[in-house]
Amino acid sequence: MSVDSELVSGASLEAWQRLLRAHCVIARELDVELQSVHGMTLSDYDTLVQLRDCESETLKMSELSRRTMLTRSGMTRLVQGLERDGLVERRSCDSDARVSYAALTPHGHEVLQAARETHHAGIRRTFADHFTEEEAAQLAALLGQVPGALEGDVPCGGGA
Amino acid sequence: MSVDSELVSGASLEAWQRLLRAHCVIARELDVELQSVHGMTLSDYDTLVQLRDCESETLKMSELSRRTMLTRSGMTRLVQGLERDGLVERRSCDSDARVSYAALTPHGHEVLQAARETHHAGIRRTFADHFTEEEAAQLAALLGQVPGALEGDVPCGGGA
DNA sequence: GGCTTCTCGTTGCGCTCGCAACTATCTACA
DNA sequence: TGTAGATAGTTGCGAGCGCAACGAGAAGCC
Repeated sequence: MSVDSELVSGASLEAWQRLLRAHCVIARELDVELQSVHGMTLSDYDTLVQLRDCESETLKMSELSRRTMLTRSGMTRLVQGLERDGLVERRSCDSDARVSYAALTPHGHEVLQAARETHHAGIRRTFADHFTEEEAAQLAALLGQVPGALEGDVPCGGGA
Repeated sequence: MSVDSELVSGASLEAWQRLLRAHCVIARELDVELQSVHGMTLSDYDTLVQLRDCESETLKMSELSRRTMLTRSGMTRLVQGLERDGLVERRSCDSDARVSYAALTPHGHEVLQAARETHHAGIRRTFADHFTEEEAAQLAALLGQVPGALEGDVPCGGGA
């Protein structure tokens, strides 16, 4: 069957391909920028943001990996780097000796603040500036229909 | 300045974050599927498609890297793998001894055909099924506004 | 209390891939 | 014809990160 059957509509295929390319172009540029100016990767940044955005600025390793797009092993190594740079410190848990917390340090907070400036300018330049406010909202709504695209879904980070 | 200045609108930021997550979730799933069923990565697949979609099914290495999202060095190694698997063969150029061609073999053509089946079903399941035809067209149009998202742009593959 | 099973974080290993440097070749210009 | 500069492809190296396996600890069940 189906030598030429349309398993996927042309528009969907085109949308997916453009998503792939857009992601690649933008992520690469933002990563280079963040890395050259602040010495951190996109994943580092994302992790720090997750910490800052929760009260107490402290999260369990597994929770961090769940909120970002990393596996637990990836998060272990990423946090090792952040700790080495003094952006984060580790804490143990009294009630459960297995768990380990990562907490934003004051220095980490400062560095994140500076990086935010750079990063948001980058997002604006490479991405936001090419949409009207309405288009951005539309795009966000459409992308939200993809399972796993909404923050809080548990798509892969927590797996394996 | 700007402790809380909005460098990027909330909608834009949300759109970017969702794009990031959607890409991660979908790409990971499609890659795993393609790899387990056909032993090839998403990049392999994309490269084979580029070859199939041009008359003569033959392209220069640099052209391949330009059309995919890979650097020339990445393409060198990727094509080495495809050649080892017999999906592609290398040819030299009569008029320019520097250039090297990659050409789809009959076997490569077959394998690609089979992989297409799997891959398109995957795209449909993880992506296309969550949009109406109209939404997909809208999404494609919006993503097309990102510089570099359109095929034929020369965003990064050709660089370095 | 023991036993099984689950979860947490870490580690060894391997893969993909970009960057920078290198060689070989082509092109331009004198 | 000689030489400088651009370009094609390859390679060494290293970063990022997922997977599978592991040890430590927690929780449920008898």
